[in-house]
Amino acid sequence: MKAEQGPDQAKAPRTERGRKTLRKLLDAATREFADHGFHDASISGITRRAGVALGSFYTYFDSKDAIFRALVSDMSEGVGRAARQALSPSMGALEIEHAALHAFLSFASENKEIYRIIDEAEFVDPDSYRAHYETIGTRIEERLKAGDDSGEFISGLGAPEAWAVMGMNVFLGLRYAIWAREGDPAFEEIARRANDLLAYGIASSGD
Amino acid sequence: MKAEQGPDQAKAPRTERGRKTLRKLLDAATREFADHGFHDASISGITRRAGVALGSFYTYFDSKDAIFRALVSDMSEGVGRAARQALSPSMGALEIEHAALHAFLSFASENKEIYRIIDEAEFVDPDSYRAHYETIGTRIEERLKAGDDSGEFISGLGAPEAWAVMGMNVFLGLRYAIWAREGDPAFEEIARRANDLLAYGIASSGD
DNA sequence: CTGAAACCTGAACCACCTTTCAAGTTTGTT
DNA sequence: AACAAACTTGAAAGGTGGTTCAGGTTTCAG
Repeated sequence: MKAEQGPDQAKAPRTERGRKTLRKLLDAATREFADHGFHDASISGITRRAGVALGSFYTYFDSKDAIFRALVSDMSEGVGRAARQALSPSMGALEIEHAALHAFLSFASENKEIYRIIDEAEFVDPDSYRAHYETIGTRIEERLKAGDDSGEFISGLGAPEAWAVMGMNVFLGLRYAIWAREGDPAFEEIARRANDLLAYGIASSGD
Repeated sequence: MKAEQGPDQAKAPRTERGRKTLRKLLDAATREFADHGFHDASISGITRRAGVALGSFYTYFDSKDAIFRALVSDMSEGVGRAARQALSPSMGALEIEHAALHAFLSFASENKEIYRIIDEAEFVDPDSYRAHYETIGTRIEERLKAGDDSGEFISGLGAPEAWAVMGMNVFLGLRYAIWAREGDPAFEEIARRANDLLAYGIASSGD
């Protein structure tokens, strides 16, 4: 239960062989958790996929929870990295929001298993889950503030608007990336429409 | 695994005593699942809270999954009911969205356990989870279309906008109702700001 | 009143899984 | 080469908790 290790959840390997085994376990665990969910996943399933003995698992992780936490924090960083790569400072504030959503939709579509795992963290490791969304929310809030400073956005934007934007993005990802259906609009169209909503709203201007 | 019963997950009781026991089990299960989550909840915990013997559980439900499913569909209806009560046809289209979000925030705040259970359905009973959000999404889409027809909203609104609105609402609920913090803005302010965003967007209009 | 159906009871069954451990093998350094 | 540390192994300990079941009690229609 207690975290008796350093910042890393994994007991650091000290040889090349160890590093390989650790990596095999992490990869195998990703697949096992994605296929079965946390509780129906088993350590023996993970070690079987990894091709190592059951006992070896405990050389690198204290518990099933520990490897799950390690995966969540890995993946949470992965999402952030993917988002950052899609943005460039030369973009306008609105353009940045468009690019962020588009990148998110693509990433979610290619990494559906990551989403299952992060979502399940709500129950297995609530602190990580919350930290994940608080971090993203803060980042969005900073972008909104920057758009305010540059005069592209109205002033007075803050955390509520940031959480609203994040919710839009997450649910569009859920519906159009994870639950994608035949005949759905392309990501490009989804991102454009969400961007229009964000920029101008949906109230009809004239009569 | 198979649904070998009718539309109801519960084996219908035939006497008054049976109906009472069934109700006690459902209430106890709500508390047990809310406190511990699906997997750490136990049937014996449920029957202990309900004050009935362990074996009686299986008079009414085939399995732990079955009672969970029964709860999710109950609660999903409860959310819809709460939303419907807050709306009135005399409201303007924007006003309806405002009232819906405000009602949702209040409801979520008063029924946090419901949210934990519905969210966990993503893993325990994915079909119900999906049905829950598809239903709400459709309802929002209808409201947007009605606003279009009445000239209050721009035209061309559809499912993507509906999912965006739903995502906004869910995440604002998560952050300001479920994870409420000292010093947060009141629900009224949250709803107003989300409504402004929805109506007019955040792009600065003038120079 | 009476019998059958409904309902209740809780100990025991059982399947499964995490975690431990003692013994063996490999790696890397001196 | 030689040794210690790192690593691997898989059987088995130890727990847990869902589910079953045979026998008893209550309900209620006829």
